[in-house]
Amino acid sequence: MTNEEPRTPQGLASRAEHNLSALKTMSTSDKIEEVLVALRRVIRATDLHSKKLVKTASVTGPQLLLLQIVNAKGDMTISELARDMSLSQATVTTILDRLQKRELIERVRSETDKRKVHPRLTDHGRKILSTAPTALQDNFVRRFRALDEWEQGMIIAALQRVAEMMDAKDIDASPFLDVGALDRAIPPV
Amino acid sequence: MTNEEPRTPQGLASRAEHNLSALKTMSTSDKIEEVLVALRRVIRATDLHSKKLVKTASVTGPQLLLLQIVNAKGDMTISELARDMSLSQATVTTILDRLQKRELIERVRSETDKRKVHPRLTDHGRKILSTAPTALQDNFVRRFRALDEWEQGMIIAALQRVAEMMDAKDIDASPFLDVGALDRAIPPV
DNA sequence: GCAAATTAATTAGAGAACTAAAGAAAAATG
DNA sequence: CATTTTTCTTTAGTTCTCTAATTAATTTGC
Repeated sequence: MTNEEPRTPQGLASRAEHNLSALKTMSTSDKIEEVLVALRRVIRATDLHSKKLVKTASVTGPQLLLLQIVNAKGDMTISELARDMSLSQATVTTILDRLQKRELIERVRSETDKRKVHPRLTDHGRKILSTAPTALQDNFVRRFRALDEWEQGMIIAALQRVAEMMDAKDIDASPFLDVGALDRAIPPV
Repeated sequence: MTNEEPRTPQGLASRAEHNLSALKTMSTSDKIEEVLVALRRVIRATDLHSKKLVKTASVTGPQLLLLQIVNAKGDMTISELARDMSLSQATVTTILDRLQKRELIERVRSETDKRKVHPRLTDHGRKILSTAPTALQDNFVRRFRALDEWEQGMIIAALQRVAEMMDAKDIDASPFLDVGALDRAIPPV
């Protein structure tokens, strides 16, 4: 422990209490600011984390994500994969090309429908994957484990709430924000 | 409201209670899984959001991030900017080149030290920025506002906790994970 | 004061990611 | 069986990102 934090239940509790008492006097817009700042920190930390990971794994972010998905979901088509990664088919094809050149995946034509291609991990690809993604969350997991039960519970509940609020379809809001255009997305976790 | 969610205090409270009661019977690794899944959802939602935003703003992610930082922090050098964005100087220079070509920023040489260059938003750049980033968080903010005070407080406290755990320097853990190599990072929030 | 070292930014060169558009092959439709 | 649709690949063009020079300005040591 280098940057020491109070790790005792008292320490955690008092921190939380501090936040709660500060909240009483906080305007809604202040609260929103707080929540957005915290979110940005979380997201930035994730990015940094994943960048570092990428270096150690010797694959890029999108490549790693692809490997993870293929590993988790088994045989799937390029289009499914593209949908899962929120990328275009063409992009997935080129990422696959590079992974194939390095022999981390291979392409298997479907027997039943010869248009379809199933990317499949090679042994080498599996090995890369097994070394990489564990490191990613290790730190966070270790710290999370050290928390009190009640705080773990609070965090789960809160994150789920936030996730809901964020990934709920924007349908209800779109009428006055929407710009048309469905979108894509990327990055590795 | 299309995917209706119970928006009443009762609805929210009962959902939270549900989570809490489920927690009692949940193993630590299950909890960790829950928390990671929720995190991934949050991050993915953010990415999708920012992708959409990027389309509407007609700038790319890194470009938008750069504009946001310059706007927020005023006169700064390229190296500061690079540090803030966790990119190399050279990368920032090329991003600036493109923004300058589109006249969203201009370069101002420092008077006191002529090696230094201060990127500055043009009116057009400010306009781009003002249309874009509001939309980004609107949905989330609207939903957040609709929550009960206690739930807003819980979410802030939890997110801050998570942010701490994530962006605390990895120093203490690195001895057995570290691969050397400082890292960089990217994306727009 | 001026040569040497340092600092700031740019340029050059190259790999990867991404998109849109067009093309090729297989399967479904009528 | 000709047409349409689906699935994947190819191509061309932009952007992002890095490392390794390069240029210019400042600071340091003597």
